[in-house]
Amino acid sequence: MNITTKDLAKVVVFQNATEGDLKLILKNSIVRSIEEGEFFFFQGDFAQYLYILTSGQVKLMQSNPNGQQVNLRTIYPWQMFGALGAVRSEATYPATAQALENSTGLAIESSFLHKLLETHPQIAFDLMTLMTTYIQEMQARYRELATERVEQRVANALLRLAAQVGIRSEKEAIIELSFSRQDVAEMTGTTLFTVSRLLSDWERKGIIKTGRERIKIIRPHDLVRISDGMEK
Amino acid sequence: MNITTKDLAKVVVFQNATEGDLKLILKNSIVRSIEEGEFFFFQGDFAQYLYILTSGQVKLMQSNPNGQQVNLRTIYPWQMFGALGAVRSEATYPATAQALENSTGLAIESSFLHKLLETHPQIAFDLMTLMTTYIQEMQARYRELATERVEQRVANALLRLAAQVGIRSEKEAIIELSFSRQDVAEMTGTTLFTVSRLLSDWERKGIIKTGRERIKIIRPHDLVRISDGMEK
DNA sequence: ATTTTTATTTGCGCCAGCGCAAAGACAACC
DNA sequence: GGTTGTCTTTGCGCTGGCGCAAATAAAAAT
Repeated sequence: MNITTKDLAKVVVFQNATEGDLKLILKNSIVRSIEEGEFFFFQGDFAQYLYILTSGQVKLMQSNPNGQQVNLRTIYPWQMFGALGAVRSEATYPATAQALENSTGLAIESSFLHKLLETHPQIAFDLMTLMTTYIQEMQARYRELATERVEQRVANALLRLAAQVGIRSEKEAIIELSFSRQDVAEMTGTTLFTVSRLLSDWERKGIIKTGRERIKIIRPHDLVRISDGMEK
Repeated sequence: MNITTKDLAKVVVFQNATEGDLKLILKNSIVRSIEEGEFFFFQGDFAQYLYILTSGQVKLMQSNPNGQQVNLRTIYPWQMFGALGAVRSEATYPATAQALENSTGLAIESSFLHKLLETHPQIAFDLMTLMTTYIQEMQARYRELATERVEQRVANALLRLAAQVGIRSEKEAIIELSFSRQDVAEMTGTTLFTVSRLLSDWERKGIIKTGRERIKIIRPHDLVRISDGMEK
């Protein structure tokens, strides 16, 4: 598949770039394909490239010295990742990017984008806007982790995922998600056992239906109640 | 106290601004003094101003619907806060800013800085750099909260505080901090009881000395070991 | 100096959530 | 279609850390 400037305009940060800029960006980037489970980059690597995901799905995660990891964010096509290095030169990636399925990304030299930002205030501005959402989201999740119980955090994570990537069924408010218990655990700072127990419980109550790496939300409203801590 | 452009140049985001820009910024800002315990702004307020702290100390925190709160960051003189609203217009503050002591801030219209950023790539760039550090720091703290035990988080918080604002004694590696147990609890996502028990324990072991709203680090190296999870 | 307010400590009980282990379910592959 | 690997469930025991309450200590106010 060939990537055109039209595709590139779908990237939020490039939405206000001119056709000429987009062409220049394309010329300064290379396509990189990665198999499921492989990595675009590791936490601590020198941040030579930033990426635009063109197909597939990528997990951004951070590990502590013992190897325990948390999921920071999942990347979908036409989203940018690994961009922090473009701002601070000589930077290293603060997270690891692993492909959840066979994925293709457009790799742009960090130093190239760095230069581009200096001369294109509008692109810099759009990148800044993106950063503010990241900051706010991380702050909110931090607070959630510090103050909310596991139930609430898991319910919240499901709702957030549903809003981002859920596939809505025509009929009612049924939303389908493809995530393992382990994934959800890493997103919410708990263990797969606890997530499994919670989901089983909710399934018994008819709030969701579950399967192997599948969660179907039947009654979102009940999840909202749980996430608000109204339950119990 | 009158604020000069020379003062303003101490602000990281304005370090590369020209004298003319600084004058313009000064002209578009007003001084606002706040007593200890009072608020510069509340989470959810319309983000009309962003601030430069010129004296005192300010706590940025976030509350959940039940009123439980977490400390996101402490602001010291010549640091900027409330700036996220300058990027996205029509934004509300994502956090609450409370003065820990009598404090004075320079209030700059968000819309003014917004316009300034559009025409001054260098300032935008420096603000972006600041944002990347925030993102990285929040990600690191999020991971810490998700994967580390309370001991480690508290030890880490003390070390971080010591590096930022600790007063070093001439002699050995003694570092003094002025924080209550409650403060530390809110910084680490735990309770003041747990913090108190931990600090008492460490005092018994001679790692720190404590007092009312005072913590003196005697043997930082032992704290590092605890924060790395080597203890036990 | 006395009173009031605010911060801290500590004992005690408790439970949410962890961690292991073993079994079961599902998908994929040969 | 049987085998293998991965994901999930569930029982069981345990404990880190929470939360209350009451005592103590330190600072601030009068």
